[in-house]
Amino acid sequence: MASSHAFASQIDVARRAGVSAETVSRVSHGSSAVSERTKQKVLQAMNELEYRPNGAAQALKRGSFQTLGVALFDLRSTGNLLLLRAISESAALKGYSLTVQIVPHSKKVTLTDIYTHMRPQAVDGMIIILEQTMPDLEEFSPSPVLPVTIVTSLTTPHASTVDSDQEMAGRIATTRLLELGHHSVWFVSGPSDSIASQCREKGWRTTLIAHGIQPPTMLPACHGDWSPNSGYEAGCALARIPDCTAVYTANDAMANGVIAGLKDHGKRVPEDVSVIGEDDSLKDFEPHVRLSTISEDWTQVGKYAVAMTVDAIKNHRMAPRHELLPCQLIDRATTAPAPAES
Amino acid sequence: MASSHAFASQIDVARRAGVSAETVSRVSHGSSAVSERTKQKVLQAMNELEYRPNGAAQALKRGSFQTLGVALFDLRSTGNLLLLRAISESAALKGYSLTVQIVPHSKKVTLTDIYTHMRPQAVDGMIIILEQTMPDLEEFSPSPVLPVTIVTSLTTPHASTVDSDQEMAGRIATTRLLELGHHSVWFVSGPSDSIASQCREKGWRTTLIAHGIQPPTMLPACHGDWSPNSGYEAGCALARIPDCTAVYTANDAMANGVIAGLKDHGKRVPEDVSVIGEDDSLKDFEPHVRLSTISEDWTQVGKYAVAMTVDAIKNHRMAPRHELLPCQLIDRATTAPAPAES
DNA sequence: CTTCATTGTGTTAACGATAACAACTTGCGT
DNA sequence: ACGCAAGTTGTTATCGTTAACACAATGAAG
Repeated sequence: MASSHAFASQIDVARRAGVSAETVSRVSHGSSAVSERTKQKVLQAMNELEYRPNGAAQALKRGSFQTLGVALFDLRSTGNLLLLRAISESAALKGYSLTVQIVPHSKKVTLTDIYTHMRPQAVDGMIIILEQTMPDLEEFSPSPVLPVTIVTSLTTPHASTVDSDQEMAGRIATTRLLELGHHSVWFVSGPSDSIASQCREKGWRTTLIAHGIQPPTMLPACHGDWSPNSGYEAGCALARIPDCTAVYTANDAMANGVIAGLKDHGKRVPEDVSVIGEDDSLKDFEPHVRLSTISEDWTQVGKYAVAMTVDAIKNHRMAPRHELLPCQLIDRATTAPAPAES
Repeated sequence: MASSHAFASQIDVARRAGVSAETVSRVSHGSSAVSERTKQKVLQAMNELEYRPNGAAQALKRGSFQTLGVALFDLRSTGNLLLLRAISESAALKGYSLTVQIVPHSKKVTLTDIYTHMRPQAVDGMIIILEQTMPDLEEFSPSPVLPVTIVTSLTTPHASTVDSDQEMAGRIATTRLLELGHHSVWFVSGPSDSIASQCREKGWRTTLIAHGIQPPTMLPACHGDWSPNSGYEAGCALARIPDCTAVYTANDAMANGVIAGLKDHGKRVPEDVSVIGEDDSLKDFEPHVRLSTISEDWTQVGKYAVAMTVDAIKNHRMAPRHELLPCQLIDRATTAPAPAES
């Protein structure tokens, strides 16, 4: 007899309908051959007892949870958001639920920490959205029985990775500015431990060097922290450099700050200085966005992350894959040809 | 023998260490009396076999999943984001994991749809973050065996609810503008099916009426859709109303648009027109935010949502509770005393 | 009136972990 | 030598579900 505090089980339903548990199971799954009369009896009993199948028992029998674990560090960044949404959609399409773990990113956690924390959880595979560099990225080696896909632009020997190509972003932005006739390009970075920022910087640096240009030394003020105010400081500092006519900024929030800083020091954008940002996150907050930027295809990244994880679940002992997906320049109103020499 | 594609079970570990399964379980839990020698043997076997306890089996035995389901419609809104983070933190503190379900908000889903979709999932309780009005809000009645907390400013007879007090937000903003000497206050709404926008509008409307002021008819352009561009349209329309010296806008993105629209039509903010927004979401995208706004305490809302759900899980057949948490005016640079009569 | 497919239903035995108990060591006191 | 507690380990049964099989009942074909 089902007490008031417990769930009704299959057996309770079976008793009530005067059938066996297996028959209830068969009705639950809609499948197999059950006579119409029995089916109705069972369905009625299910309703009366508010029966819901016990997911744990099903998972135990099935041997899988149909669930992916997602670990991420912060939701404030637009990229992570869109990515989470894309992962959710793709996972749903493949019949997987999502268990989300938001890791406080102040702590000095390692990949292994995150992994061992999720290991005992009810998940069949994991996606780790990696923001900062991790000391154990090289050694990290997930067990083949619980595969992991890491979303990052770095590659690791023992786990699959996928990301929007951040280095390409740096290359595209820098190349575009050089094409416009600028003699060099200044860079405003994100936090020093941000992988995305590091890769964007590398793209910027290598492109300049490939064009035979010595990358300008980065001022202290140009080491930002993603915040618009840190961008403002950078803008103020860059305004004092007469040569500086082109800036690539590691995100749009800081780019907004850079532009404000430049303007407050008498520089016009784009007439005096061109600015390219990254992530196209302003359109939800400002009317008529003017900022030229790089847009990333997070939907695609999410799709890949889920697909790679599910593949690895179905086929353990699969070799790690590494995917980098292209991003795109959105040329708006903050980029212009270099001003004439003075 | 553990085959290459399957997880090692407790029994595999037991065999390897030459002990019984129960002993492995005891070592797993760190508890009970196990001799040091045996413990080491077991730990070694665990490592060698990469053992991880089967969450499904544990949940089945325990009778609970230690997991909360969270259903939400969109992650783009700042509120939902902060809320999800707060829920995640509170849940972790109480030993619960989170299964997140992002419901495509284009569809005409009902609360019952969401509930029945999550019912068979491996969750002990649910939190539904409700954005839009739902046709079945009145009738919706979750089973006591799977309690639900709905995050919404509306109340329902059969389920617990909690939210930041949206009506209060409308009252605070409107009251502040009236205190500054404005004769009336105009409102720019969000989408018509948004519960938050409806409540904010109600707070605005009742406050005006309480001061003996007939709320101005809402222009078609003042029915926005949260986007800054829709706010811009509203700003353009309001600029043509000479009486209009104070505007309360249902979110900050639209407020940004309203200000741009007003300025483009020769109105100064705040000298000619005062503007108050809502949600304080701009500080991550703009340096030196000037917009006066209402800030909501999502951390607190999340804490309540988790606490209420967990309480209901521990004590089924608990009466539904309804909580509304206070919000706060942040008075910055877009509010000023009403201009002198012309 | 058998024989044999067909259809519907019940029975058994797992899945992996663990509470509750039983059983076996020790070491100590008498 | 005996009894008894304390410490350690093994056994059994169970959580809810379902695959695989066993078994009835029915009807059609020979």
